[in-house]
Amino acid sequence: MSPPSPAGDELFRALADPTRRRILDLLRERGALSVGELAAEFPDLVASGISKHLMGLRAAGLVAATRHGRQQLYRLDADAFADALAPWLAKYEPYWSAALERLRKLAEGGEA
Amino acid sequence: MSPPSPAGDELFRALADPTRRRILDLLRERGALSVGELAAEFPDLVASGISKHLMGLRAAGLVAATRHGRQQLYRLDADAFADALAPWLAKYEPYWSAALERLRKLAEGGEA
DNA sequence: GTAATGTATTACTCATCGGTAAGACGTTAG
DNA sequence: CTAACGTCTTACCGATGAGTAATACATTAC
Repeated sequence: MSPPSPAGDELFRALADPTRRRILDLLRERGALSVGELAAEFPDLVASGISKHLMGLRAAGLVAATRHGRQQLYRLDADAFADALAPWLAKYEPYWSAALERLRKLAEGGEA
Repeated sequence: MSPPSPAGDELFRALADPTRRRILDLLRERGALSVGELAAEFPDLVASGISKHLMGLRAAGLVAATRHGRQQLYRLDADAFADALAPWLAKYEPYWSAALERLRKLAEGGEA
């Protein structure tokens, strides 16, 4: 084990890059995607760059991959993601809970 | 406004560094602290290094400073912090909410 | 079999970042 | 006033990271 790196370390490092956050968003919105499909969403980025980011996310345990033919399908590892985030979230819950409530009310009002 | 940097950008960049996360934790736990008091918590770091981190956090809007004599007191800017975090949290709520619930139950059980 | 596709890997460049040291600046103490 | 203190700033160094290009490795198509 590595006591000074309580799993949140890798999580926040992974979240630090906008490309990786966008990759996570895409996987969350559209389920499992191949490297090529993901790369298509980043016109000014080369495919191997995406692959490298995916390797990083995979090392952080945030995504999982399964081979499908000659392509590799990546999906969000929801459990690992949540488990890494929850401890930190719990500490700051009093801070964000109110803001999250306000967001919910706004969404309701906008959709009513 | 800066469209490509939706406020979450600076937030996650700020959270990426363990020292800055620890600074935020200290401010959350102990209220307003001076640079010196914070620096005392980081034995293997020079005071100006802490100051630099604080400048970063201040630029990200996560902390606010007020002069008190010749020292500067830093405190968590709870509103800005929550507002920056909430939109991203909302997107992933289905993922972390279950894990957070489990944490809560564990805490209850452990404290009973 | 060979060719073409999809992904991973490596080596490289360039920018950024964390950290330090040294000095500047303002503030309180003498 | 001068001296000491607390913080900020600047310049610098070393390490890390994102990005590309080229290559290697599988897998499917022909």
